[in-house]
Amino acid sequence: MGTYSYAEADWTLAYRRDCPSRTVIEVLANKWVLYVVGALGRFDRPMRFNELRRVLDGITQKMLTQTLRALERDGLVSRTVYPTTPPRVEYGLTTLGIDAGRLICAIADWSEEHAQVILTARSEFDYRATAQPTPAR
Amino acid sequence: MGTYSYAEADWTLAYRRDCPSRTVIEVLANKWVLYVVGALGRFDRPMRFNELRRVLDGITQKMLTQTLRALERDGLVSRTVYPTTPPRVEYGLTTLGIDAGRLICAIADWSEEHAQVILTARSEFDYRATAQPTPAR
DNA sequence: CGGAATCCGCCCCGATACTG
DNA sequence: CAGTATCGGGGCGGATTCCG
Repeated sequence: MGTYSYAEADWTLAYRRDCPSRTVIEVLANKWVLYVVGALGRFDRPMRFNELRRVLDGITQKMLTQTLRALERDGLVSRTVYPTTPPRVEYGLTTLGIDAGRLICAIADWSEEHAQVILTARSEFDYRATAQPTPAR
Repeated sequence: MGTYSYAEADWTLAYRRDCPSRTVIEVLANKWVLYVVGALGRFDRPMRFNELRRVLDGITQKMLTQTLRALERDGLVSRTVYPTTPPRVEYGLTTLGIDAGRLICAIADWSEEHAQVILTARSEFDYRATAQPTPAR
């Protein structure tokens, strides 16, 4: 950022529709992906299915399964099955996932720091919008 | 990350359903938000509506409008109208938006660096999935 | 140029039920 | 415990049309 080179030539890399990095960005542009990878990054250890479920308030079991599968597919999360009874399945971050987790934790931290400012801006915007659709004749 | 404190007490901050930071995270968990803020961050200057439209390959005018409004509402983007004919409207990042732009550019960079690894992992996963639904008896 | 408005299909996601 | 399967509504987002 801040370097002017992007205005010149090579910025197209990240913005063309067929750019591979778009695929990756669109993986991360998903709230449950952010929450799951974020949680695994925070706790910094493998976690079991229902443990994650309890931690991630509001996630349904379907969404958790789906999100974990997608992350496993993309090589960010590893799934380990211990064939005990009852079965024990642990989900952990891969090297790649740990890397992504750092970025995501940075986002989570930033969100926490600036949440109030943003929510205030939002309610003020909404107030201005409802207050004068037109300047009262 | 890596500090153990999150396993103890205060990790709930970011994961409870009613946590304010969740709202912010869910603003960022949107591909068009990432692309728009990313582009404004890369170019590091205010941009006009149709300029952004041309840069962000594939975005519709509706989505661009909608995304810019949402970002303005949350105080990440400022909208400036120059009442010329034809009208000239510029969108720029606020201080808050610049800050977010740094995070987002980091994500974009990371995505570009690791795109091939991830896409390879993905196709291998898909191959394994289709190859042996069951070990061929 | 910079939008607003409308129509509408698709798929995301939640709820629910069942399984090994 | 750790899932799979199915149904169904809602909303996201694309395409199109029109406007100052």
